[in-house]
Amino acid sequence: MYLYCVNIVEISKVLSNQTRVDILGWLKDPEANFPPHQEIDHFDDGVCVGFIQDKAGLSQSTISTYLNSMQQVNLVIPTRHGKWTYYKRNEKAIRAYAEQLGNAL
Amino acid sequence: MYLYCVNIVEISKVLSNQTRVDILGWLKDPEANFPPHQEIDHFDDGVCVGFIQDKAGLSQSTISTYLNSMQQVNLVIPTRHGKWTYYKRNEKAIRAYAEQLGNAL
DNA sequence: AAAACATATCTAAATTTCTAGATATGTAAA
DNA sequence: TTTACATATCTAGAAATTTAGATATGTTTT
Repeated sequence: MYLYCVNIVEISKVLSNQTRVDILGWLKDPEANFPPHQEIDHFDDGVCVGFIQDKAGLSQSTISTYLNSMQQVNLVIPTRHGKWTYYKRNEKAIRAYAEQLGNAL
Repeated sequence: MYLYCVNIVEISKVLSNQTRVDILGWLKDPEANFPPHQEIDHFDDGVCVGFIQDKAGLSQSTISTYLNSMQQVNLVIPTRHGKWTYYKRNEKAIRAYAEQLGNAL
């Protein structure tokens, strides 16, 4: 039984962009890839949009759109804290996708 | 050590199209998905382009282009026999990709 | 309540992908 | 050695993606 419904084509569309794949990689180790947050002293809910934007070097709207597309296929989980939205990896869904892709291909 | 150099973004581009994913699926079981070949009585080298075209319902040039893009990232292997080109799955490369994607994601 | 700030959404232009028709190439048959 | 046939490649218009600027929304601060 799978928790997440995986669509290879839809997830592949998300993974067919280098920046989005990079973001997923950076979120594996926020301490190593991002400065510490001001308001909170941890990365338990991931990284705020602004930091991801700075790291990627693309516009705010583009990164927001990217993160939204990643969230739509469950690759990341957003959490709002005050003015900020933090994004973290959805490890279960990522594992489920990797496993199901291995079975489907 | 990996035999095939895998680029997640490039392979994801190929897998971001339903027809190409379908073709990869059909080639898992040619006997079940295609009529028997006229000139040869086996699917050892895969399936000819014409049969794949008929099954997909897209034009000859489109299917040929799709198969070429799949071959470029090593998902399939072409073999020429007379007038026909047969395409089969590259199982080793497909396994390598599934495994490396699991590690990379 | 207004101002400031972070993020989301809307809009549109540039780029890429999709797809088929036309044509080229390679092989076999007449 | 034409002719026919299977596949590959070229060309181009349609459709989708990429990306940023403008604007909207939600939250906090003043």
